Amino acid sequence: MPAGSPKDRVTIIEIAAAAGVSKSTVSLVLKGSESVHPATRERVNAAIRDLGYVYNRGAANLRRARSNIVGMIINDLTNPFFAELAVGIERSFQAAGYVPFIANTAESPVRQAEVIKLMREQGVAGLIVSAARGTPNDALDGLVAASVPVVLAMRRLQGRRIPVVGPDNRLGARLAVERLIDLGHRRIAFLGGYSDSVVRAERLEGFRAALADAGLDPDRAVNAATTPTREGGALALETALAQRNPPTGAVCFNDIVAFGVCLGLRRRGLQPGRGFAVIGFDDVQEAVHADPPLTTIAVDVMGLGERAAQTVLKMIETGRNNAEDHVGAVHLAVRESCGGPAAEREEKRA
Amino acid sequence: MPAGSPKDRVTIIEIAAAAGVSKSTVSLVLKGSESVHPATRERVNAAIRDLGYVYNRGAANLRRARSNIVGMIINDLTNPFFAELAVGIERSFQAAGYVPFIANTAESPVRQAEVIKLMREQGVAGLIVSAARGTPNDALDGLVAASVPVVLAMRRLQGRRIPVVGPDNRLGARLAVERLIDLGHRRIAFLGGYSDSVVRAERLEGFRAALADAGLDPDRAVNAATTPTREGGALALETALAQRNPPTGAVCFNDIVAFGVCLGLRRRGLQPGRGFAVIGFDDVQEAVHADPPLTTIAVDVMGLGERAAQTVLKMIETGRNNAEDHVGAVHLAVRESCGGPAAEREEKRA
DNA sequence: ACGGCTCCCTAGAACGTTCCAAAAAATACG
DNA sequence: CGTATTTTTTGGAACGTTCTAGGGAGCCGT
Repeated sequence: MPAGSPKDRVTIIEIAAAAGVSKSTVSLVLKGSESVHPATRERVNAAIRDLGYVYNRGAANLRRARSNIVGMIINDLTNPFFAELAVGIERSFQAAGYVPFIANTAESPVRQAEVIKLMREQGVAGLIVSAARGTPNDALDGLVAASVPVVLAMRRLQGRRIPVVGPDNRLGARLAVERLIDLGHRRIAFLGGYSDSVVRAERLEGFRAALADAGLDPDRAVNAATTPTREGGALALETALAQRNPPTGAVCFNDIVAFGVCLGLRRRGLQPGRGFAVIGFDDVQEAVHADPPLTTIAVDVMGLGERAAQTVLKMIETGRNNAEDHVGAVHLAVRESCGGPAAEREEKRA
Repeated sequence: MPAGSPKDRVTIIEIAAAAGVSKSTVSLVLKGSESVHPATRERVNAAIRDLGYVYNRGAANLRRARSNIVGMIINDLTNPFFAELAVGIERSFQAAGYVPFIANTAESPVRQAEVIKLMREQGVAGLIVSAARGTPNDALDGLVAASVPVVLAMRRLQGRRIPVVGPDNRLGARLAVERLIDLGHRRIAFLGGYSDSVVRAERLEGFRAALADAGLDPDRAVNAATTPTREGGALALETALAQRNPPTGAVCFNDIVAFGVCLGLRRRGLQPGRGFAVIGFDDVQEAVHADPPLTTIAVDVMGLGERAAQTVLKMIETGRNNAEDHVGAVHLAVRESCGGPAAEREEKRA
């Protein structure tokens, strides 16, 4: 007979029989109860080892009416920024003894709805959602009504009291603009990102405010929305340079767009950081290894992920679902794409 | 009273009461049985909608002794190649009505062991594993003994009869070498990748065989193992160029390494594709948008992911766990990093 | 009017755990 | 040694489904 024929999952009852105790005692051992005699404990553990017992969490969850599963719904795992976010979240959950489910929606609200349904059926204890583009504002109402703890990552949902964890988009964009202004730029563009994106709206808001504060007219600044991709970045750059009085620098919707802008510059024989300054947003791992290394707004993705996880965890444990938003700190990571060391060296030489 | 106070999950029994039928009938409706009267079905569905019933898959799985959960264990989600793989796998599972769990091991065998344990406890119906570096060969023996269907993605485990789905690494490396030889290169290096990696060993084997077939001595070729990262690539390049008779081109362990090599070249004022040819491996999405666009061995990751999922699905459905390995087709994607259009144009001009 | 069909529907036992209440065993006390 | 106290163990009901076996209602043919 093959070692593990199909239907022979070992249960707590067989362990009990083997160890000569009741199933209740085995259960006690399993959860490390103090009140079982060491000798008994040892007998039970031996049986568990010998019979190759595997704990059935499904059954346990059913009985206890709460689960150790938490879900994370990510809009695009293929995007390194969100992949890093997911990994940060996962780490916290794992450390807290929960089992994280990761699901990818590929920016499809339909898929997202399916996935949410699946997660509910699975009985998740809590959920972190980085919403797909175009998510209807009521997408999570069912979850909330059932008082399942939910935290939004990065993207806010209008008119809902669901806690959001994300970076300080306005401040980040402001820092970027101020940097460019310090470097002497006066015509600054905002490039890339879907025009209907909430995150983009926030970043754009900071961008315009900073421009206005510096006495520049935000309405004269090029504002080119595109897909938040490399192609999108290259495209946005074309739009910008086609102006009669083209900008000399840009703050980009995110790093990926910024890479695209650099690409576009090089295709035109220009050197990012010389002639045209580019600043990204997010500080993905790749930014430091790009050519040139990308000056960008660092948001500490992993940290945000961990924070989101902590928030959900707290909601689960306290049973309250009224956590506060968390606006993560941002800072400017100065590298070379808008006139760093390399460019200065160059200038000196000239 | 708040709409959804903590402990009020609606069950099949309450639906039954509301619809004036038995719980068995509700169960029948839930699974779309033909043998329930349309009128009854409608009454039940109405109750389901009205009471906001959520199906409890955990309970169902417990009773049926099989689950709709499948796991995928990925060594590094932060690596775009594996992220794409995960997304491809997920898509297939979802389409087949299974709920995929994604877990990331961050290349840690310890973490991997934990995650496998968790997945078993959760009662996964099947598992796809892209093994962490340094995974002991017996890491999956428990799973196999319990006859849980497992498929390995990309990375083989020595001495085990576990089906593997991966690209044709040997052929890929051979194609890369042949291309470089066609372009006139005679001193070709193999750059990057951990020296203990099985995948690297296979690619290296193809590399050496192709060299030998072309009458070149594989032992004279630079073979520099490093981390499979951008830094690693840059480092490997340094090693290669430090030789007394440095190579004029390289096939890289993967695209990320190739990007690093390009970076290193540019730091030295060299232009990838002119003076030094670089070929990557994998064809990640980014390759086409790199500067210069990367010539590489395309492996169709998503396709491999789907294939792996299909294999597991078939094992689950047939109950047999003796599927065959799948060696995916590869082809050379010619772009510009080893003398494409741009370089030729350049040569013409000269 | 009765057996035999269909068609719909249902009771109740599983599934593997947890947890309560309480029994049994061990230990302490006078 | 008997009783009080503490420690350890236990039976059995519950959790929300599925599934087997069968039950009742209506209809048919004779």
